[in-house]
Amino acid sequence: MSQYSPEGIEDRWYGRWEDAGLFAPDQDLPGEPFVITLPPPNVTGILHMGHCLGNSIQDTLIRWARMRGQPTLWVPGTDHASIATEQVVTRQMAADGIDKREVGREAFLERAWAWKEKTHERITQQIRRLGCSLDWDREAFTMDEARNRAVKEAFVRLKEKGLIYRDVYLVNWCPHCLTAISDDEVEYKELQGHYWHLVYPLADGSGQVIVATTRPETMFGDTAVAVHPGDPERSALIGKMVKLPLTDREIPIIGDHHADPEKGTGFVKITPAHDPNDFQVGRRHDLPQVVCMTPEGVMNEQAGRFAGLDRYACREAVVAALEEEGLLAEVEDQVHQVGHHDRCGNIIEPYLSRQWFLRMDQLAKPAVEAVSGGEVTLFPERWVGVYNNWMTNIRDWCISRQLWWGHRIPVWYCRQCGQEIASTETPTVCPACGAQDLHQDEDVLDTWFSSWLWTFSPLGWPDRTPDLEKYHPTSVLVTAADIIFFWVARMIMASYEFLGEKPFSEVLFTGIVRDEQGRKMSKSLGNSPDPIDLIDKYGADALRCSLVMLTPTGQDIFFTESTLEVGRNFCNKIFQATKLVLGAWDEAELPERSPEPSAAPRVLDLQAVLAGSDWRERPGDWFEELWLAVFGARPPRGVAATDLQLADRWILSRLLQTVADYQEAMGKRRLNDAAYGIFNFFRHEFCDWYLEAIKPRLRDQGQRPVAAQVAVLQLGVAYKLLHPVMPFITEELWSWLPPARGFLMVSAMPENPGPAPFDADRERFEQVMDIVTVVRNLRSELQVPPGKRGQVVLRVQAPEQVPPLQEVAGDIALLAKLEQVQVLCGGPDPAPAGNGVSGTVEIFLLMAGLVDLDKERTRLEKELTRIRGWIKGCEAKLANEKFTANAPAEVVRRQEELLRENRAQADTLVQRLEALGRG
RNA sequence: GGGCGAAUAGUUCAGCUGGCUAGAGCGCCUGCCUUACAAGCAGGAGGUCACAGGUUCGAGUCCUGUUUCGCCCA
Repeated sequence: MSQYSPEGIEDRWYGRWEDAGLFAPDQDLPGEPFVITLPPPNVTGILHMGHCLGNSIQDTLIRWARMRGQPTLWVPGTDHASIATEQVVTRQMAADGIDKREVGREAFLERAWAWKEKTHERITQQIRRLGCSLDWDREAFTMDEARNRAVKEAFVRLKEKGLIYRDVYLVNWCPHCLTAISDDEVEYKELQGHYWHLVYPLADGSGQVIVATTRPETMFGDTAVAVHPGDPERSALIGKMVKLPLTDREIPIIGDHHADPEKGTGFVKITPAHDPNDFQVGRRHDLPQVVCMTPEGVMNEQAGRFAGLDRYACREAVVAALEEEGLLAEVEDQVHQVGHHDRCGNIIEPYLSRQWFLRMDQLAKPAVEAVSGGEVTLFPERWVGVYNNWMTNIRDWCISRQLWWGHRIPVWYCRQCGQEIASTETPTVCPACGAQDLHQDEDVLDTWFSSWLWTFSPLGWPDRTPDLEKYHPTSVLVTAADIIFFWVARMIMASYEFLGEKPFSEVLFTGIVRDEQGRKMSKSLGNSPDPIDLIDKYGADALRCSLVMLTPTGQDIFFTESTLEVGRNFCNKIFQATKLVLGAWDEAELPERSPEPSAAPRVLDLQAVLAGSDWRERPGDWFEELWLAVFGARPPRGVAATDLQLADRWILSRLLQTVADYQEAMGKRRLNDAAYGIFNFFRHEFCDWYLEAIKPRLRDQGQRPVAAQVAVLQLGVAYKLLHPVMPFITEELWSWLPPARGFLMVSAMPENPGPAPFDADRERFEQVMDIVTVVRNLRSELQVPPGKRGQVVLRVQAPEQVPPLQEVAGDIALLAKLEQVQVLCGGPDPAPAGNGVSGTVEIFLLMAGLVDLDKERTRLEKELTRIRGWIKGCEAKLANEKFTANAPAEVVRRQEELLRENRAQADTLVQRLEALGRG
């Protein structure tokens, strides 16, 4: 096998984790539980990339918390998605030639449940393939028995508190779906339309008024014409009647401030049953409400000869008719905002109907305080403003829907006395008149009326279950910000209302995944690939890794499939590095020590673990302690102080620094930083430098054991840090590590490493890296054939610099592919040579007549110009007294050091150029 | 109309409370199949940090204004 293939590996581990019961919270662990309830995906279809992103982020947090030793619970579930599902099923039935109204409620529901079973299966399969460590035994569905109890309980409680009422009101009506929807489900889009100026003659024949409207077809519902009472000229007409054209009705002119004298003609037609503003005007003036359309958006008998026309066909016809009668004064082009149903895209019709509403102002209060008081924090913080704005302008929530798929409203009516009974149990007798002739409200509740209970309904509410006691409030909610009003805000309200506590401590808003053209990924657009296909092709780890790495916190991401190559390639890199290291692990060379009982600690506080051994005094012991902490037993081969070489100490230092950076980023929920940090460490430090540096040792029987042990430790820790993001490959490769025991998934996450050790060694190795880079650059620029192993002379001026450089000469030769590296102190130039500088070290790549002198001169001049530029910058800063006085000492010191280095480099370059000039 | 976000390399984006010579992936150029990896390695080119002011010793970062794009609310 030459490349990593996730095939087989991923499914196998998911099954093992599940069989081992690792997805359920570990009851024995002390400490604060970490809990997430999965935002339940709709059972309308399949998951799209947005879900993948959200789920990857949640699983990353969950696995991270689990490895830190917290009792961890992630509750799965799906959402019944009333309108969307009803649409899909209706369409499907229609395709089979079945009319939903004809077959009736029961038959429809049967079909809908069958659909739900099918999509649920597919969705959970997708989630499993993604590797999500959800506790499937606690799975919930927003419309199952237990959640239905919760919904009924919530409804009845609110009803009893007087917060739920039923009223005839102008609601947003979808003529396509034939249901009311809430304000939040209306999407406003700009449409090119017209302002039609209609002539309404005065009834007494003394003149006319002109009203401007964007919706002339609603004129059949007009019950007044309004003018601003303060309008100096027009208000004189208040009280007069006008003839409503195309009808035989007369309507009054009224004074109302809704009419804007500056806008249109100053007169505005009032259609209380078809316009929200007019509805208010109508209430103020007690105007009749004339409905001129059917629920389907077709004109009714009020429209006279236009009855039976669709609202838009009627618009054309009315305009034509008015024009014919000379009652069309003017037509203006007008761009206006038109409400569309977010689910089906049809244009909303404000429609007068009897609906159930929830009074929101009281509920909003504690929810606002929770966020402003810091009980609930939102990431990124800017959403707080959006949240507050909505909360403070909150309007009552229309919660009834004229649908069948959903929670039926738990209200019954008595046919005898009209009594209204709200109850969690199905009543049989009317409590008012004793009659047994009851029927249940036909409507269902808005889906969000069940979703807003989602942090506690899956935990057993309204019962006070042990789960509810232990795991609520939950820890974090991860969701895209486009449902901040629909869901996040309402969940906060519900939790305070029903439990008196917050639903979660944090909300982490992810970006929205868009396609290359910037469109939101959605099922209806069909622009999201099926995640299963991507997982088949790239592996779940690659998908997760790419998504998490490339998602800036809360910023939208543009997704293209090629993005996944980053993750896939990284998986392969991890695999390859592991192969190299384990290839050098020879059990025969590593006599097993007496096994120590492994207590399998769930918490790995590095500072505590390493407190007893000083890396300065006894680095070998320090290493063994670290190994013990990571693997649970001592390394097979003891490590003496002198065994750890410079590269080892450097990579150990970098490893612990990486742990520190990683944990900090995770704590701040900057998952992309955390992922990038470990990615860069693994790829560019561990693989590119460390593994290259120890290759000869891995081939040397004597040195192999220690080098391999250091490398295995690196792998072990790296797997731990990578596991939350890339669970499968890390679990697999962990199982390959000879010292590893048990599941990586429930092993302890290294934390609290303190300041990175071996700081001096780190700097020394970094100097090696710098010198090597300079040499590689020289080789490349001077076109030394790759096969030619060349010689380098390093020259310094201070004698004390020589021995440390001599110590690393071997490393430099290895990494820069040199035959020999010599270190000199002072003395004449070794010529001819390509020349470079690293700090105070002059580097001569011996060329033996191969150098093109002109090329070398040009190169050096370019270099010199660059360095002189920096020198100027440094000098200017340091010459500025205000800088030296005000800047932190550290900054000033660095600046001085920089200047010194650059000057030395410039001097060297000048000398080189002079030497070349002479040559 | 109000609010929010974005504008940094050809491209997708990092760059946190101002402080080393602004980074990464992809793409591009050059050279390498070097017994872990061509899904790779080494080297390189490429940036007036949208524009204009301001604060500051110092601004990609903070403030004000402008432009373009996107989103939300009305």
